[in-house]
Amino acid sequence: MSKVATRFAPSPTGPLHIGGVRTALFNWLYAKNQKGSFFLRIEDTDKERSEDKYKIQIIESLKWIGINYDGKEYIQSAKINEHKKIANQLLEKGFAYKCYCSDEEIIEQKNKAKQKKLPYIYNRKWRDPKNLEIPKNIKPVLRFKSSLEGQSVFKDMVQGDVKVSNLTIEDFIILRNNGTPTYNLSAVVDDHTMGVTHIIRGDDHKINTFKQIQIYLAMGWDLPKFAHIPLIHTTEGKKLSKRDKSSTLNDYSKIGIMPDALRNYLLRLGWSFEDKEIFTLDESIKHFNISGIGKSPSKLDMTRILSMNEHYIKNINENDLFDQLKTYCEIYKKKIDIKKEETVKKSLNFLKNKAKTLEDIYNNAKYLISDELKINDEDLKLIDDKAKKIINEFSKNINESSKFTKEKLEEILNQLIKKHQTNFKGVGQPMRIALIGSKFGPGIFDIILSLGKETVIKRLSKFN
RNA sequence: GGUCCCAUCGUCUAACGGUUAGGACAGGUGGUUUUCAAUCACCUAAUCGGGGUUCGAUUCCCCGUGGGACCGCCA
Repeated sequence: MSKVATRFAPSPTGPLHIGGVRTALFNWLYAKNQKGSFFLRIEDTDKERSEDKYKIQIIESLKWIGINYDGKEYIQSAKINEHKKIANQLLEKGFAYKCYCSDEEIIEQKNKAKQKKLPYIYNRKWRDPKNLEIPKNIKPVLRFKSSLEGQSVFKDMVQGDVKVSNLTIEDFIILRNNGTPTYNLSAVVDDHTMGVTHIIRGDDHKINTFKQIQIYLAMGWDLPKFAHIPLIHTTEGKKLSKRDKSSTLNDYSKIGIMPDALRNYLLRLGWSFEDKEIFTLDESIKHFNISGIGKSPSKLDMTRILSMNEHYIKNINENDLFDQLKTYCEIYKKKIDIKKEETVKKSLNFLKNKAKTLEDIYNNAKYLISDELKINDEDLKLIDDKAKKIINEFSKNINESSKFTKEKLEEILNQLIKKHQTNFKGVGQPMRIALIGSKFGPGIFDIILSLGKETVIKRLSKFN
């Protein structure tokens, strides 16, 4: 048996979205699982709409989530001559023909079909040009001669047998009137020359498979195996499109979703392995199989992405977490001062307990990262005269104390609570506001300890 | 409209003819707690409808219903 080869073949006509990333992931995982190869092919034969920036975005996205392809990315437009060559061979062998229909003729056919409420299908006028006169002013397109009888069946690795009557497959165009090849031709030629053995792609390509198989057959090439995975739907239940909000990887990375978490989420969206939810990279390679792919489309669920991310935040090692946080802050927030790196890293053990995203950690850590506190008026009111008195006393006590430990702080605080006949909240809340500028945040002892004696005294001194 | 595909808790899914229909996320209740959380324990919640086949259907078949995809000289 030949070595497995898969590919991901996006067109750079818009930003790559999360559905495409999942397709890439499945292809990659399958190749890795089978110890085969995985290729990236940029399908840029539509010159009008392809843009370099999207090509870059695709490559960057795959890199971010950890999908690496074998060799260099394969640029489809560079192979146009090969595609043309095959088109001409098909013509010579009688599997294709020139069609001289004018735009007007085609439009008319479409309108008629609409009126009769019939599906439009090219009327195959030039399939048999015997009695037709070739118009001089029209450049022909090349159409594939689809078979007219019987039905086509292919065994889909996800959906099982998929059948269609051949009459419904039209004589599709393989060469435009400007001589350039179209998708179905290019894709087949490339897949064949690249040695692709398994085509795993979105369900929206299922119909194309029938056209593509005919080209393989006409050329006498070995058929690859096909697996059409159900599409990812929006919360509204529609196909995810490039225009949807929160659909590119950047939409997730900017709110502090980590690549591993998203990878794990995407893996479990439409695929399962027993009751297992969490997969390390190695585990996902080890367990991935096509039989675990479900048949029905699945909806994107942000809460679940967040909870997956939360899981990773709490379970990966803190050095790794810190590195990711550092990069995140640099790109999307404010660079963490190198002098503060150690403090933030050491505080991660409690900062992360309150976070679903890296952004949450950043917000929790703001009081450590930044020296200026913004306190809103309402919170400021909570630091009343009595609170100020306690705060000052606390400040004095810790200054005089030789120890600066949780136990000692607790002792001091408890004495003050007793002395001023208040409760923990009465002391803790104003103090938290004074130290971090918010009612909400980490535990008060964590705050004090992470800030250090000097900074604590300095910040409290503003409330003399 | 035509063709094709799909259908289990709100969501992601497990159960490849026999289970009290399982897990996870979300939701709820209670414990713990120093705010927000976190955490622990427990709970709620599903086989789209109708016919078959079978001793027995979530599972197989048919018909409805619902949802989706495709119907470009885009990919």
